[in-house]
Amino acid sequence: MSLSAKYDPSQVEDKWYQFWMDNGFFSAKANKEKEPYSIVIPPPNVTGVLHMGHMLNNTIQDILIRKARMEGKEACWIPGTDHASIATEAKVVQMLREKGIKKSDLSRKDFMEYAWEWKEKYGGIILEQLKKLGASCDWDRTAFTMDDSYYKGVIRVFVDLHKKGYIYRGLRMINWDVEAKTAVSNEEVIYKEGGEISKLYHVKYKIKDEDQWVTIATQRPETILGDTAIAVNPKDERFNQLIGKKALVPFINREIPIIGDDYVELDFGTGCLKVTPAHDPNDYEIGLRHNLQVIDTIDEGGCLNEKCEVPEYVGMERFRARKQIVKDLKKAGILLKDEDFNTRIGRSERTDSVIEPKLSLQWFIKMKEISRTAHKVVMEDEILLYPPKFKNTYNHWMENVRDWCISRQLWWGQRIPAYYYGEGENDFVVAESAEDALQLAKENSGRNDIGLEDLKQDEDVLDTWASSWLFPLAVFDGFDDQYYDHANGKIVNGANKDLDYFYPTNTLVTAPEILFFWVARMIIAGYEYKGDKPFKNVYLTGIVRDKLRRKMSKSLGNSPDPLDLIRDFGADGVRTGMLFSSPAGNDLLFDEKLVEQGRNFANKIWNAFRLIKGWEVAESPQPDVNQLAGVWFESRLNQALTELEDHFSKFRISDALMTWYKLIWNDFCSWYLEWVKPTYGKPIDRVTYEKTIDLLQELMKVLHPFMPFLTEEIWQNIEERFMEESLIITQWPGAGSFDRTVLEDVDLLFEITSQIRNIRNSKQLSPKEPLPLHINVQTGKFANLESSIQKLANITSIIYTQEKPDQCYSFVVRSSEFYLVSTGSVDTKAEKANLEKELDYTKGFLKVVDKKLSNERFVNGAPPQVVDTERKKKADAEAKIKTLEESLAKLED
RNA sequence: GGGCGCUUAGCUCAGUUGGUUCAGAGCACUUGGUUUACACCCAAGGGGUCGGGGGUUCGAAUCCCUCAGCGCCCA
Repeated sequence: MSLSAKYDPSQVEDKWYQFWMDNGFFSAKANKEKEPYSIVIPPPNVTGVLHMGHMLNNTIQDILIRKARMEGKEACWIPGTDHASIATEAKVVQMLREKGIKKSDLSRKDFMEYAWEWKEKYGGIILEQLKKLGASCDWDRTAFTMDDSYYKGVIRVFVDLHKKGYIYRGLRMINWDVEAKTAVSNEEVIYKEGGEISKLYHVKYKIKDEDQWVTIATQRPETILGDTAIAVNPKDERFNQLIGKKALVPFINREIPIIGDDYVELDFGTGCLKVTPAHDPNDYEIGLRHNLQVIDTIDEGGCLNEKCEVPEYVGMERFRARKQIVKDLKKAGILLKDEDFNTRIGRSERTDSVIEPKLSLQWFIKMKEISRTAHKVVMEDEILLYPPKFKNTYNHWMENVRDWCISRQLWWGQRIPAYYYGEGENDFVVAESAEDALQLAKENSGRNDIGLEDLKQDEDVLDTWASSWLFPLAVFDGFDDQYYDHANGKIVNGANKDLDYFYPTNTLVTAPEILFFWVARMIIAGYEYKGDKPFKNVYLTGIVRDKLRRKMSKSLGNSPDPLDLIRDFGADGVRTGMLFSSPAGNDLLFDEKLVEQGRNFANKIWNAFRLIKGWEVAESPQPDVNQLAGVWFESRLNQALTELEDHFSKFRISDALMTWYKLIWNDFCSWYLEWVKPTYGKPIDRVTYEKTIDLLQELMKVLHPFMPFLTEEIWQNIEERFMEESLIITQWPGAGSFDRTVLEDVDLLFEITSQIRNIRNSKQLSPKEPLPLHINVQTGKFANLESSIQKLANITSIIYTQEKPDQCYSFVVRSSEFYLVSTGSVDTKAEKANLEKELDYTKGFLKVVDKKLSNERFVNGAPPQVVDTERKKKADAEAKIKTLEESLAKLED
């Protein structure tokens, strides 16, 4: 069999993915014999296509799940997608618009049909793309947050939380997205860094029945017509005599009171604040304190309405209205000035339109009490965040947690199960079905004549996060009738085989930006319904940025297409490339160089395999050289594996990969293989060959989670395997013990070898030219290393002698003196200078050590171990100085 | 405005409770190499007064204070 000189991922990846799927290696079921290990995917939006963030995130999950699988655990990675209410509805509306259909012309039912159609067509793309990456998800368990049972679960939870008193409906100042015409949560409002430039307008209002004016400053003149007071600080001596008087609103001359309130800052603007309770959260609070009228002058599309009382403005969009009003104020001579002003404007995460604070009847979840346990468990490390610095952030959010607005004025999502049976604000009931609602409505109203047709279900749907916060429970059908206790509002323990087995899941891998949106809320729901955490560990990845530290985005065009990368560098190359530079919680600065490095690594391994595979095997005894090489590498491997496991235990996946990368490239390829490699055309002995294959197999096992395709390909090429012997399900190796003496001996060997190569390099002595080596130590001191030195450094013979040969380069390794015999003449002067330099350095070093040791406080105060070390340093340095001085003396001769 | 974090080689980062040969890795860089596994390669090498200042200590990249710069979260 001949192997191509370059590793070609395209010949390999689909083949093995299919093979793994066909044999059901990804699927997991509750199995009492095995320890469970489960991960739920952070469900990507159905609107989504694979981007670099997904690549990083899912690579990490796949590594964890594959390692667990090989460790003999029942590994279950549950994939799924999120219906993404606002984003998806926007896409569907846009698609309809392109077809010439307006959403407002459609019934809710028709719209939903279009939306489902769209979802069926595009919703699964991203999951298909994940397969290219090698993601070993249990695809049979794929979940969608609008699946029937999931939908029912979300509704069930709404009803239950309402019953428990956590959900209420209330008039509140909310963040209104005028483009999407829906409320959004605080977390969905984005404030641009450094604020935005706006104008601050100074406008004077006439005081009633007096020839006096009061000047206010405002950023939003378009809300003037909704003013219901002017406020000044009672401590402000310039203005406090105005309190109690009335002012007149420009254009319409509505009388409004001048009030005193501490909220007003003396040195901001003019010191006088116009109060518009309907359109500003702070003004709303002031309004509550002073019992002010609320006049809502802006409609849900962001246009001025008839409440503004000026016919010309009615129907005018808010920013146009601002311009017009500024113009009119100027004309009226009451606009005194305008100035540039840096303000923090909130914009909708989804539509980027400026958020309109709006008073509105919405549904809320009371957060304080229900989140108490979720707060505590993270603080007490019952759930671990990686990196732990996020504990602080989490704590801060939890301590200041605010009620969560969960209603959205959209159609795509779980419809709020509230049914109105009358005109009164409280004439509604909350129930899982219309039938239940009817029953309740009859009881509530005391009227028996109500029918289903009299019930009107709330038009709104739930915030997407109010469904995805149930993900770890709902993917196991946790809220289905047979597992759920209605009376307590709890999931019954011991009834649901899968849930009981796989929950809590082990690790959640996600981005820090959804720590509150999603992670915190899943923890809350987990304790509320299952009485237990949804996951033990939370690994927070960084953001993928370009090398200029800019976030990758479509609009900047700085993000490569992941599928192109996979095509060009192979999935394994991309996976490792992404990981080379991504410690937990740190941003990943993506550079194509990284995936190139990943591809090169794959090729390196491939060629090592090709080398081994190409050896002819002879039934001859194993040379000592090879024996030592094998013993050494086995120790190195175990040492590296210990290190790797330590990295994994701390979720330092990047470091774990680097450990193995160096082991394979440096220790295995550069040292081990060169060490045992037979001279060209000669066969290798069977023992060494088998040992080498064995070592390669161990390397492939541990590398598999990182580079699944390449490793499986090599594994299956080493020999014919049965299906059950596939690498993906092979037993993960335990870290055995390692022999420190061997490791130290071989370190010395490598040091000697490097020194010799260094001399050859700097003295223009070809590595191909065999040279003799003399050593000035007790005869046989390096007997165990001799043949290895000869092979690795191309040495003809080793002679123990005290005599310095005529033409030679000398060097000192750990106070032993070596002479590399040269074929040409040696520049004695340069040699002398070299030795003197090293002697100076060592003397300086000794001085520092001596100083330490002569300090009584050090000798008495430091731990004995540390003092011993210093004494050893001293002895070593003195020995080395002695050797160097002798060398120099010989040069003098 | 409040909170959190960061600043170590040209770049990206390690550096565990202060203490083994005067700080490590990967990449990049320099020099030399068409060795029959691999130029997607091999060998060797250079490069840091650990952001500035002060303090604690026998000893500080590591602990404390302070200044400067950067980043994130929340209002």
